[in-house]
Amino acid sequence: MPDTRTIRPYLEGLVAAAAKAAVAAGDLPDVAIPGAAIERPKDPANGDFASTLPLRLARAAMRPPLDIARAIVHHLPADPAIEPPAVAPPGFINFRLSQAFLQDQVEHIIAAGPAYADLQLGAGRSAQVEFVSANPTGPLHVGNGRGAAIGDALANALAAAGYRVEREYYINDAGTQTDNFAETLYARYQQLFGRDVPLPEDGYPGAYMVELAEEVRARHGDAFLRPPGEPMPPELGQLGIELMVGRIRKTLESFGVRYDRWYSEKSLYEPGGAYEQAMAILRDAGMLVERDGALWFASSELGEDKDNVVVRSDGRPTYYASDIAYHWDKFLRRGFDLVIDVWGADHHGHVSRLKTATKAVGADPEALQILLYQLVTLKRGGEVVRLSKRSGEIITLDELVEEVGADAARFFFLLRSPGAQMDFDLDLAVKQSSENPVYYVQYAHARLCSILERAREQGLTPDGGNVRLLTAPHELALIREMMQLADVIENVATRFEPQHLPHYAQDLATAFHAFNDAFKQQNDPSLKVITEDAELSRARLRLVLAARIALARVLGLMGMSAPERM
RNA sequence: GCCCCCGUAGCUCAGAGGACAGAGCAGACGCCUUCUAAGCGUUUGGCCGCAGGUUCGAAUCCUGCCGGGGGCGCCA
Repeated sequence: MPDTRTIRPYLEGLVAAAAKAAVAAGDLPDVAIPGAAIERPKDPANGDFASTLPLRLARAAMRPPLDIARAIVHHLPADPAIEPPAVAPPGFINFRLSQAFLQDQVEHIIAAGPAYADLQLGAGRSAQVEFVSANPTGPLHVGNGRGAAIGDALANALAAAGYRVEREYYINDAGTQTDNFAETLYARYQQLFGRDVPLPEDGYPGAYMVELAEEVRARHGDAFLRPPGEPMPPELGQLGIELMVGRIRKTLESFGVRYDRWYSEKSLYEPGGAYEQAMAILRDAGMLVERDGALWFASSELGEDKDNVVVRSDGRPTYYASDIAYHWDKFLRRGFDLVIDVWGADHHGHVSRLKTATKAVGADPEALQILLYQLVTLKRGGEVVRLSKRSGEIITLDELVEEVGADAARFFFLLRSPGAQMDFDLDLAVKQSSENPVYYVQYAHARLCSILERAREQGLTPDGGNVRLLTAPHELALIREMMQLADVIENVATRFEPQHLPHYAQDLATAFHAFNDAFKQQNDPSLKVITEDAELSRARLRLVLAARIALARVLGLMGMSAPERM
């Protein structure tokens, strides 16, 4: 018997075989049979699955689609997983899953447990998700939170889909911004010792730089102080970056994100490292040209609008050089089969040239997926909260987490498709009411747990429950909803659309609430999970257990907690 | 000027070339002697920005236009 994950290809197989049988029997003209095209009807009245094959065959077969549908159905064998299929205009074949099949899914889910809806799409291939990767020159802000939520959920979904996943944070610890950061830190540090020195022009005016300088002084006293006018000690910049990265790491941990690796940009430039190797490849291919004293990557020859500088005329490499070396490292040295970069939309101009460079160093540009997410606008009391990085007045991710909690923040970040600009309503996120979908979903999980707990108090457990007793409409509807999780994971992992997770979580919670409150609506106590009938109770407890597994799974994929009581 | 994203209900937004376009919130009307009312039920609300095209079939794909946002540095 097929299960949740395999039912769709199973039906495709049935339909394709029936179509071929119809051709063999002379009921259909001899035409090529494309994929059986099984989809889910929007309206449940049309069944659980539908094939549009007759519509697709109509032209080639030169027959009305309805006739084709009838011919195919005529050759479909009876199958225990489905009820007899129905033909519907203009040419659909509609399938309804059998009650027994639905009931069996409860056992399937319980047996799978926390691994429920795991897929084999990745087939053990490796995937790397690199996300946030904000410059360690300041605290993470709210926009970084969106990237964190998206990247982490995507990584979770890819892991569920059968990839070996690594999460990575790329630390920009080389380059101009780092120098500005170090100069600012040294200025603040000197100020602590009473020197009247100005901040550098392109420095970082935020108050956190003062804190950082104080931290350095508390730990190391005046060890980094140099006579006035002398250059700063380079170790101070290094230390500052380390302290800042430590803070970022802590912020992300409080957001529920843990990385497998923190990758240093600086390490690209070690002797014999990624930078040298990647540049050697480009040089050997004749793709590097010198002009105006700088070294350019001749990307225009590969279809880009223009060439781009990789080494400035003063000899320092650009971020683009770093990116090329970094992606050479990802693909050619570490050998990831799939690389996903999650970037803010303000970086969109780099997508094309990075893909071009990736191809030039010998990687498959198709294996590089760059997911762009649009800006976040904060709203409070219906008013837009203005952000200004220049003045240092930003709302940090720490502040957001403190105000609304990591769960709510992640849920709202995931709710919108990455490509859509989003408003983040601070008032709504923190509201503990029916207006807030975060609590709606978590509340469903808490009630599932509480039902199991109540039953246990009365000596009832799901053990030994017979799922064949699950026949009520709301019970079967809940099972149908639980079955969708595999599709959702596939969608997220193949299309890189994490917004399906929170939407599905809401649908699943709704199905549970409808099931759970059916007895009130119909004023029938026998519809409760825990009833006079112990056998029926045990069967429903199995359904509750399965629902808890499914809901906990989707909450986990979103990086949210699954509270047992609220 | 060129490039990217968005335009769907009053608001915030889902929508996988298929059937009558959905959800939440807001609005209206019901349901607490309850396995947690952070819940449930009923209901109001749509030229899917506009105009063409492709297709048996378009909110979805293509072209053009309009509107909103972002980007086009030897910054990252």
